[in-house]
Amino acid sequence: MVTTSALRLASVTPSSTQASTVYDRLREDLLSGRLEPGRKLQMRFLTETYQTSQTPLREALNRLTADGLVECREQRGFYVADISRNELIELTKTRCWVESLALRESMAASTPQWEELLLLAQHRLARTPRSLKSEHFEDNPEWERLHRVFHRTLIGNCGSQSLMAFCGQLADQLYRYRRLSIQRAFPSRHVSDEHQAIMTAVLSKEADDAVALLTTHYQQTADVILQDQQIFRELQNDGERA
Amino acid sequence: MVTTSALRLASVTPSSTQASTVYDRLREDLLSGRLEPGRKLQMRFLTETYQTSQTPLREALNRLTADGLVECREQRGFYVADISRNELIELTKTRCWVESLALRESMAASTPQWEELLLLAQHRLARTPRSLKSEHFEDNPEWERLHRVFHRTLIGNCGSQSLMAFCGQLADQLYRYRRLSIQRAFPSRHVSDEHQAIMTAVLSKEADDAVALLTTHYQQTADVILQDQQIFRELQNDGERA
DNA sequence: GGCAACAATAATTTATATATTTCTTGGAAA
DNA sequence: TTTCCAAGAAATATATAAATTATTGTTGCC
Repeated sequence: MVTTSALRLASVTPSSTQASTVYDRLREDLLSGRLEPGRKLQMRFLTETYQTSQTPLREALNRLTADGLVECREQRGFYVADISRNELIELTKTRCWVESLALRESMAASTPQWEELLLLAQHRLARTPRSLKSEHFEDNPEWERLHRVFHRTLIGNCGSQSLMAFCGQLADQLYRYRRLSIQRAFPSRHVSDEHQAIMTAVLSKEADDAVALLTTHYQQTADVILQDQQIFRELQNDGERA
Repeated sequence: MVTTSALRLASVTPSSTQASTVYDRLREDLLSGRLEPGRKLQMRFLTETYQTSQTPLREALNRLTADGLVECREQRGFYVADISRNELIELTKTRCWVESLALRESMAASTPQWEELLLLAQHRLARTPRSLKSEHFEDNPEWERLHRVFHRTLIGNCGSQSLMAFCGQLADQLYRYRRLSIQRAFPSRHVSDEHQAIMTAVLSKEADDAVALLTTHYQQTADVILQDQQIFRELQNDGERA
């Protein structure tokens, strides 16, 4: 019984309910940009695409609304959350504020174990190629996963689950912006050096340096996306959201 | 059948959806403690109590899970989020960090309009009795509403919707703790003086003072609740959560 | 006589309810 | 103690009801 249950969970159903499965799939499609910002999410389209019925879909859409990836207009259905320059600026500003706070607290509570985790996370990230192809950009899921682990480890010692969850939400929302303009942003920077510099500052107990490097890291990412005319081209009323 | 259903919908819920209505009612019952922490939320009980069907209920429960007031165990239904000393400490710590940040940013972006809003909020709160009865405590919903407005106004000038939403979530979760031990905490403090002191510091542009007063305000509230043996009495494993 | 605006109806779509299936859990028997 | 069966609860699917939007037709005004 233990073995069968464990096997089933491990092999057949990573997420056991239909609602969780479709949540994961929808989330991936939203983050990758396959479901483009502002698009109406019609039930008929969703049930056909994801091969499930309305009930688990509504459940997944409600969770995604809480994550800020989907917008729910009362009596008018669901929409992919829109993007705007203003939102990108605000999200980045908030992330810089909150992660600076979390990083300082992480460092204030520093332990050898945490420092070793950070060293490992940076090492693994550094030796993984960002793009699967060298001539043009092709997203490497393993790099994305390790990148996420690195940033989560940075703030992972702050001692607040809720603060980390909030940082995770901001990261998700900003990840979507990053993916939408990833091709053009590809060759211009050496993010690996930036990650290493942050880690070095943390291990040297230089909190001010670490925070400055981290915020610059996020700000530069935002600046590159903001310069991308293509993404925001279609939007007329840039800052407004209903 | 059709007519009665239409009448009920028309009279009880003029414009909103069933899901939003039951969300509001459930939220109120969770925050007030009428639905006690750890309690299993069985569908049958919920449908009978709130006179609605499973679908809008699942929708409401999913939203409340995102708010941290309900816990969802896969394939095992929904439970009222449990409470613990450790969680109270962590939530308070996080709220102090994040609201300090938000208050500093609010003050850095200060405008005469915002200062006037704050003055008004404090004035209205101060002239509203906290308890409906003077001999014993009886919750005054108007005071609670104005209290919330005051604290929201404090951080309302920070320029980040997402940061304010996060503060609101933390406030909700902590409000539940406060309500659970409100009777004993009633006579001991003069919270009105504390609010006025915070406002004075803000209007005097004394950011450090304002932040110190605000964090002390939250910390003292938590300390009073932590001393309450009754609330946490039943819990064996204090800090653990599944 | 033609064009525009408003209203009404129909179609599409969301929201709710009920029924069915699947999963978990507890109890009994081997 | 372990396994199987039954009962109950949760998750999903389908059907029904309600609401919004779009299109068409009619009427009024230019």
